[in-house]
Amino acid sequence: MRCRSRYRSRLSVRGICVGRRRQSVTIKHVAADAGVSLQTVSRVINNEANVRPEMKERVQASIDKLGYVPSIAAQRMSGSRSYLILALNDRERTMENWKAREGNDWVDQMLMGGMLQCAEHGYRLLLELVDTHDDNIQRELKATIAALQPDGVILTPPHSDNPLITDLLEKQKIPFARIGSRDNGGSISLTMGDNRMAAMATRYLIEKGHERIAFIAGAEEYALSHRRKQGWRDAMAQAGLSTEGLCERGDFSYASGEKATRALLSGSARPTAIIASNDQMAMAANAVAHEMGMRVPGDVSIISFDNTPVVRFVQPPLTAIDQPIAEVTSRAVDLVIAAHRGDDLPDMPVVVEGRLIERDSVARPRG
Amino acid sequence: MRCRSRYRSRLSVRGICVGRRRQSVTIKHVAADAGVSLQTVSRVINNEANVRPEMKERVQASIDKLGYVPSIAAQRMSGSRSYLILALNDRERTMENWKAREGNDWVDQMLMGGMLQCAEHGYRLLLELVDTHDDNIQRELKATIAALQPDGVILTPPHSDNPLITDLLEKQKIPFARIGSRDNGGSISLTMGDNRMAAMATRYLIEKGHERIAFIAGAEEYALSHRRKQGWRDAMAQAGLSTEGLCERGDFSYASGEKATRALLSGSARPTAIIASNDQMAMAANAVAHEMGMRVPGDVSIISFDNTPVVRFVQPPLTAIDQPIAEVTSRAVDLVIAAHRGDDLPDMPVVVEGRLIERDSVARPRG
DNA sequence: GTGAAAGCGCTAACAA
DNA sequence: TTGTTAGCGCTTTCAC
Repeated sequence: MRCRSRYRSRLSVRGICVGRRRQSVTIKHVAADAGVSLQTVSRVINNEANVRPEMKERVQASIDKLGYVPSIAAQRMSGSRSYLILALNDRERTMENWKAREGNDWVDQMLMGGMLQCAEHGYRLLLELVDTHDDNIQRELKATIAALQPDGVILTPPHSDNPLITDLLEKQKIPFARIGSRDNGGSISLTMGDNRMAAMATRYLIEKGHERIAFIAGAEEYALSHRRKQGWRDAMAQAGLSTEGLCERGDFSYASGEKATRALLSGSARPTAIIASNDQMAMAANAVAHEMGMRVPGDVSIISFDNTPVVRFVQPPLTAIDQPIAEVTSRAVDLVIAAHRGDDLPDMPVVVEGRLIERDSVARPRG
Repeated sequence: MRCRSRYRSRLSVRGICVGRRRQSVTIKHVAADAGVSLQTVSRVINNEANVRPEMKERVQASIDKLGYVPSIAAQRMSGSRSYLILALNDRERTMENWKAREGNDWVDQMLMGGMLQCAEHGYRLLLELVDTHDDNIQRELKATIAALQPDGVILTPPHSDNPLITDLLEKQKIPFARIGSRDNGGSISLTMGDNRMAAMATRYLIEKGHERIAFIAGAEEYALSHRRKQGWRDAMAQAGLSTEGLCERGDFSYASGEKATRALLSGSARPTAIIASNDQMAMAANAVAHEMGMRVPGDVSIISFDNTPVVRFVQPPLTAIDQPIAEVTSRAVDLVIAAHRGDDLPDMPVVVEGRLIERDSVARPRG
C-alpha cells in the first residue's frame, strides 16, 4: 500500500500511512463558500460584535455545510487562546495512589468535574504531574507553559500554596485557580470550607455526647491542614471543651495515622472520638483502635475527611466528610476561563462546601 | 494594578492580568544568539541529521541559556507533529464509574501508563470521552481531530472494535492503537491475552478439582467478551468437561451478574465454580451466592476478571485476573508514536498478559 | 459593518 | 552542511 498523500509522501509501515497532515477545511474554504472575507468568518467563529445577523447566518450555514472546525494550533498562533486548561497535580501522591491501585478519587473526580466543564466551554483539560519538592519546578513549569500556552491553570494542594508556582504564573500573567487555598492577593481561590466542615464534624460529635474529641492533623505544607485543625479547635472552644493533649500531627499517610492514633489512645485522657484529616489516617485509626482492643464505634468514634471510595469498605464503614472535588474543579474551570476572557469575578475565595456522610463509625460515648 | 503588557493591554480584573501572550523566547532569539539561521536551530531541536556536532553544541548552548522551548502550536502549524496523543474512552461507562464514586481503575491505570510514557517522548495524553452509540460519532470525532490534530489515537474497548471510529481514523491517516482488539488489517492492536487468561483461570479451577465450572460472559459488543468465553470453552474441552448449561451472558453490570448467577445456581447441574468476565459481575455472583445460602468459596468458588480495587474489599476478597492496563497503554503510546514517525512496528497484536491474583474466593469443591 | 494586509513561530522545500 | 524562502490557518490592526 503506497501513501497517496497530496503532499510529500512519507513512510508507509504495515499499511499505516503517515504524512504531513493539513486542515481539510479551513477558514478560507468557508470564506469562499460564503462569499465573504476571512475576517468575517473569524468574527462569526468568535462570536464577535459587528456582524449583521444575516451575514452571520450565511457564514454559519457554510460552516455547518463544510463541517468546518477551527484549528486550535492556528488560533493559538495568532490569537490569544489555546483552549487548553492545565491541571497541576502532586506527582508523588498521585503516583502513589496509582501504584497502590486502590483508586485515585481525587484525580477521578477532578477529571470528571474539570473535563466536563471544559467541554462545555469548548476547552480541554490537560493533566500534568508536578513534583512540589523539585528544585527545577519553575524551569519545568515554564517549559510546559511555553510548549502548551494554556489559557488557564488549576492548582491542587499542595501546589495551591507553593509560591514558586503561583509567583511564576502571576509573572506569566496566566489566570490560575488555587483549590484548597484561601485568597491572598487578587488570585482565584476555592475552598471546600475546611474550617467549617471540621467544626461541623466536631459539633456533630459533641451533640452525640462526646467531650474528649481528638484531632489528627494533616501535613504542614497543606494550608487546608491548618484550617481543618482550626475548625476543630474553634468548635471545641465554643463548647467549652479542652483540647489539651488531643491533637497529633500526621502527614496524610496511613503510617502517620497509626502513630498518631497510638499516641492519642495511650494518653491519660483517652479520647472517645477521633477526627482524622483524611481517609488513610482515619482507616489507620480504625485499625489501631481494634488492635488495642477497642471497639469502633463503641469505645472510639471516628470521622474522616475526604470520603474516598475505600472508607465504605472498611469495618465499620466510616462516617466521613465528603469533599466535592468534581464540583469545585468545575467551578475552577469556569473561573479561569472567565478570568482569561476578562469577565468579572466573584469575591474570593469561592466556597463549595462538602457534607457529612453518616455511616457506622460514630456512636454515643460509653457511660 | 495596571496591565503592563508590551502588547495591547486587555482587561485587568481583580488584579488578574490577561493579555495577548507571545512566546517570550522564540527560535529567532536562539538563532540570533547562536549566530545561525532559523533552520539550523530547527534541525537541532528536531535532532535531525546534517548538523555538525560543534554547531549543534553551540545552538544547544543558546537554547539552554535562553531557556527556549518550542511552541507546540507553531510546530503543529508548519510541521506534522502536535505532540498530542488522544485517548478515547467510553463515555457512558466512565461517567457511571465516576458518578458511583467507586473508583475508576481503568482510567487511573490508563492515565498512569499513558501519561508517563507520553512524557518520556515529550508528548501529552489527552483524555476524551466518546459515546459509542452516538449517531454523530464520526462528526464529533472529526471535529476533535480537526481542532487538536493529534499525532496518534488510543482506542479502548468498546471503541477499539467500532468500525465507525476505526474507518475514520484510517481515512484520516492517523495512527491509532486498539486496546483489547485483535489485529485485522494492518493497524496497531494490543490485547491482554483474554483467551489465554480465561483458559488459565479455568485450568486453575480444574486443578483444584472443579468440574462444573460456569462462565458469565460480558457484553456482546466487546470483542474481548468472546475471546474470554472461548478461552474458558477451550480449556473445558481440553479437560474433557462439558459446558452444557454453564454459560450465561451478562453486560458487565452488577445487575446482569446477579441475574446470570441466579440462573446458573438454580439450574439442575449447579456449578461449583464461576468465572465472571469482570469484577462487578463477580461481586454480584458473590452476593447472590450468599443470598441463596451458599458459602464462598465453600460451596461456590469465584474468579473475576479485571482486579479493580473493590474486589479486595468484599467478603471474601476475590481471586482475580489482573489486567495490566497501565502497561498495555504504555505500549500503545510507544506504538502510535513509532507509527507516526514511520518506524518499523512489531507483529500484531501485541500481547501484554495479565496474571492470576490468588485471594480467598477459590477452594476445592465439596466432597 | 466589512475587507485587506501583516504577521504569529515554526518547518518543508529548495538553493547554495 | 547550512541558509533562504514560502507558507501553515488564524487573528489582529487598520483602512474603507
